[in-house]
Amino acid sequence: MALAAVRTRRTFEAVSEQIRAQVRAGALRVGDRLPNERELAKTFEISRHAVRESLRELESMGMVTLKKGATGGAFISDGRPDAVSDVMRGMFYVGGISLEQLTEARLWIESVVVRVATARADAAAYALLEENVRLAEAETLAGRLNVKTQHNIEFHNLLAATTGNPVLIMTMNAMMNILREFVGQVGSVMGLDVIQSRRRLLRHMRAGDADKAVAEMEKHLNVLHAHYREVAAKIKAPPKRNKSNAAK
Amino acid sequence: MALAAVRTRRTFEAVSEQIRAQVRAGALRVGDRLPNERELAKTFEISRHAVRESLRELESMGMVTLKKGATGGAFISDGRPDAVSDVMRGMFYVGGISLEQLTEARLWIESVVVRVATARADAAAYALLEENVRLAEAETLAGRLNVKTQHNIEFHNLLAATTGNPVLIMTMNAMMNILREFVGQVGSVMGLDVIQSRRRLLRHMRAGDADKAVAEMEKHLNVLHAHYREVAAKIKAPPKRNKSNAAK
DNA sequence: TACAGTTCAATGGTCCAATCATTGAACTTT
DNA sequence: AAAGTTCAATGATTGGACCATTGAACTGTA
Repeated sequence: MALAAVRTRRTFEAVSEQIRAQVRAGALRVGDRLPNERELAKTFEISRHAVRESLRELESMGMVTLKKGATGGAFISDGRPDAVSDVMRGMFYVGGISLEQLTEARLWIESVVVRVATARADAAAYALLEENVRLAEAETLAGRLNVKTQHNIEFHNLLAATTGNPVLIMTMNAMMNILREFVGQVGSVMGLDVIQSRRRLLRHMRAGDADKAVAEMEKHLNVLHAHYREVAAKIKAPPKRNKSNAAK
Repeated sequence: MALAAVRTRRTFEAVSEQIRAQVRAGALRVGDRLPNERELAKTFEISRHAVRESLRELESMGMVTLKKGATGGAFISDGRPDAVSDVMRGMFYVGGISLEQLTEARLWIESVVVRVATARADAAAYALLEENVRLAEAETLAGRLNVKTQHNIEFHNLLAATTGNPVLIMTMNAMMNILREFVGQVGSVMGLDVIQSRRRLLRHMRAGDADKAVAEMEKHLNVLHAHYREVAAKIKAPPKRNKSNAAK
């Protein structure tokens, strides 16, 4: 039996819950505009500030988008996938997710992605993926390591996008965003090996050989991650937790 | 090249970014307390409302938890995994994630979970899993369908927890929360079959036979999902999008 | 001394009433 | 037409006040 935390419901929570309920029930749909803040305050008989805090919460979880100006307002959004990323990143910062855990999760999920992508990739998808590899190669040869790294990371997002599944896409994006920051700190190292590995991967995918494609990806990731671990152990002291340390 | 959205940075965003940066840099750690709202307002030279909106954002993404009272304040949190769930749920509501997509993602990820769990489960984990199955059986026999369903769903969370990997745990939790709501709407149907399937699954896991365990899980999920799809198609009209419909 | 009850300062939560800044549509002029 | 101007709508921000909750410090009593 799952026990829910008992919290005194705050005013603004009650409001955002009502709005969420409306969305859930289908009374509010993507693109719909909520009444403006002043009206909402009147309707709910609360202060405008409480309304704003509700909207802030909803915005933060990607439920609404706010727009200023004459035709502005709060619009029901189709989601903000980055929100998942933000949450995971926060946990990574404080040590709630270790590099080790992120790495293994990535390996597992990437295998799924490769398998599904192999089954679903069409010509357009291959075009995008191959264009990415070409660009990465060019940047590598040109010595622009930062740009190259962005391409290399983007490759995984493209692969996830190929599956067409939003859950995989969001999860992969979240993991890649964290990795992106991490690499930004420790610096990039991969050379042209990765380009060749990518080409082999795509070849296997085109041949419909998911097993070989997965194997190629896993091989590549294992090398990469071994390096990350090494660098992490060397450079970055693991964050420690402390329970009650008042920040002065 | 990933392009970032250009947004005029709002005051409260700048503040929450600074706090996030502090956490990232390790200057703030789990359990640390931020200065109170009034002081933060003075420090950043902004109004208290703006501070509160920042904190609301951070709270919503699980970066801080707020506590009232004399010894209260904003404390750096180790994360709020439910935030991921909230985001995905929102997308599900508006049709950004279809039942179909959720279902297939679940099938893929659950396979990973079963495989990893098989490798990592210890006696305590098996005890929890088996206790869950026992309870589910008892509730089924007693005819308490709602409670039984909760147990059945919780089984998957337990399985994910067995892997010890927070990414898998969060993802699974998020998917299960959506499924929980969905089942709450369409009603539960599984009988004792599921109990037997679970027992076979656990037997395979104990034997270390990940392949058979995965196969058992997939078989079960395919049956289950076929039913979901059926019910969904029958009962629930798919939500449509509309671009500019002002809610009156 | 030990315990029960009371007080009270600290802190987040809420409210009211303004003003600022941006946006885009309606209007005006060329 | 096209370019510029005006202006109302709306979110963003501010200031100041008061409420509600919490837990530690204090007080009184057995």
